[in-house]
Amino acid sequence: MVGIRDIADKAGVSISTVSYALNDSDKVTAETKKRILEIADKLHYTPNLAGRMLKKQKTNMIGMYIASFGGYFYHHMIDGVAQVLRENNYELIIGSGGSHSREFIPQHLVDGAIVLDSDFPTSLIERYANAGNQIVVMDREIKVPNVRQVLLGNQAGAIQAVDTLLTANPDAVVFITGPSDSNDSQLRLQAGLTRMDQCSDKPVLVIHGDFTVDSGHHAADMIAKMGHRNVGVFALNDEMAIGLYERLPELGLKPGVDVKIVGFDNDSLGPYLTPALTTIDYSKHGWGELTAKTLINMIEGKQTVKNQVLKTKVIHRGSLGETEC
Amino acid sequence: MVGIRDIADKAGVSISTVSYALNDSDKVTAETKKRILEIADKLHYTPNLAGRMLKKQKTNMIGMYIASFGGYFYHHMIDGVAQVLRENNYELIIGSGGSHSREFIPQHLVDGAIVLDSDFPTSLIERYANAGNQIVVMDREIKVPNVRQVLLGNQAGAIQAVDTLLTANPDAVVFITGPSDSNDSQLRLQAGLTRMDQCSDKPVLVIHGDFTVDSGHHAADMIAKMGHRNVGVFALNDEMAIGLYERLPELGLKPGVDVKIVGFDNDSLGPYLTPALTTIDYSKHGWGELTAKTLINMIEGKQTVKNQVLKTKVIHRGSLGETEC
DNA sequence: TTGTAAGCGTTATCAA
DNA sequence: TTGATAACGCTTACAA
Repeated sequence: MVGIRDIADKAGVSISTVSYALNDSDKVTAETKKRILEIADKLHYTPNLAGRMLKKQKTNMIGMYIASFGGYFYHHMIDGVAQVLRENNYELIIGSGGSHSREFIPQHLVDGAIVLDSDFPTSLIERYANAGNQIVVMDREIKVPNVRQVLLGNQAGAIQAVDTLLTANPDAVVFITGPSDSNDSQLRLQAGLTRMDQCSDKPVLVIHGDFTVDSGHHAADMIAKMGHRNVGVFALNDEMAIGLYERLPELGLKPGVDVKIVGFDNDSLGPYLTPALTTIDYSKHGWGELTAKTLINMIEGKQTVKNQVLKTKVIHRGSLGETEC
Repeated sequence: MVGIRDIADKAGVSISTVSYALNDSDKVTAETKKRILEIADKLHYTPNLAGRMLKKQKTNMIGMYIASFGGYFYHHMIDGVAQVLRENNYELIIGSGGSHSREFIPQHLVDGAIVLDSDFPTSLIERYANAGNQIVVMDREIKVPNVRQVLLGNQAGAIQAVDTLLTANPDAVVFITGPSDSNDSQLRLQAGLTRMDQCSDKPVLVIHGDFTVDSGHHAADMIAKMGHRNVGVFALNDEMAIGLYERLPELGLKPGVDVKIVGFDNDSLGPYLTPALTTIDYSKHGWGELTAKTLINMIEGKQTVKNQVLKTKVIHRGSLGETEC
């Protein structure tokens, strides 16, 4: 491997001079700098990251921990993270599915971490944070030093969803939940139920799902059994709403007519459904950006806001039938 | 930061003894080993990766370079890669979208690399390989030392697709291609056309697409203009086939009846279409596994096969209408 | 079985 | 403006 020492030999200078030249310091004359850079180029020199990291105690890499790579969802969010990191000269390492690379955090292979993975134990995050590692979480609240959160406005979104659903004036309202250990699901459900309680005396039914298309199918069966003809459904994510669209017609129920539906997440499929799905939207890209910015500020010792919440908004499409706004 | 030295102090031994104990060497007595490990645990010691990497000149990390995180496609493939790596004690670093982390390869931050990204220049791969880095490519052929390829059986798959399509006895055959710079598209198109030439004298039309749903829409328009009533279409990927399904009915053409369709990739949506999409399948997970295995063998100096090709098979569903097999 | 010490490639301090 | 040299945290001959 060609190292800084080889360049020094070839250029007839010391390794420190080479180091200065490579790091564009103004402690060397422009001409020796130029000469050294040329030689480095000729020898196809590339710095050894391990050496640099060891010395500087900084890697300029950040670790991002997600549950899986599945779904359109992560794509945009990660893209937002990656963009901000790139702009600030950080590299992104992604660990998915309980990867062993979590160890990168205490081993100082990353300068900080972003967590969006409910399988990543809170206790572990707290341990790492206590050891001085900077972490931003996107899926829970952790109130210890060195941890910040950038959260989705689940409650506000759920309230928007319920309010929107009620404009369609359904005879009864159904909530289809995510898995019971999902923080998102819990928050949406609770805020939605509270809102129903405040604003309406329509009957409410909660069907337990798990954020998959399949549980949408299952929910459709249950709704058909209810026998109502004018049901309003708040599917706590769009995937389950898609499951409804798939199954309801087989049961003689028309989405948007017999069953009014509002989803959550603004999945890319929504507009393609018939009728197009009304849903709660938020900027996935923006979420990623904000998260990355927060982490960089923490790492670089700048002021950060302790809790940040991402705004949601309603996307009105046809799945509530014809309502006036 | 608590290091090996702190443990040595506390245990009243030298740092080398600690190092041996931590690396489970049999050069230390079981009891001192135990004592040292306990102290390490109590101090919450975690090894500093940079130090180890620097000394060993091995990181046990491998870099994977993909175009983007989008699509169900990558999910399974990456999962296959990740699984094999985990089993062999390697960590996975993923760089997407022309990330700067390509530099990890020459900087020896990764022991090897996997490339599935047509934006990753072949010249760069060759340069890195010449510098001694081990690389496996999944989307092209590169005949230089230190590079191996694990490729999809595009040609065999295309032949299967054409043969299957011809069993439906269409009056004319249409190919919808991917982007012209896609190696996959080129190989599928060429093999498909050659097969048509050999086995049939039906007229053939090539419509240029770009592997997106949108270009499926566009192709549907062109097909409608042809005025045929019994067209066979080989969409070079499933996404474009989905585009056909979306648009054809608007033009008065029924998929599976007026237009027989065969796709490629076995997208998860296929079974949900009406009629379900006949397509060419291959194991995405297996592809990832094979790729990772190949790379590990290269890194560990074991024998490897120069070129490996992944098998494809036809998934018969309803989009060819009623055909006898 | 344990300790001493060299060295991995880089950066940074201090002298020259 | 440059050079000698000591770290950074760890592994590993070699010596004891």
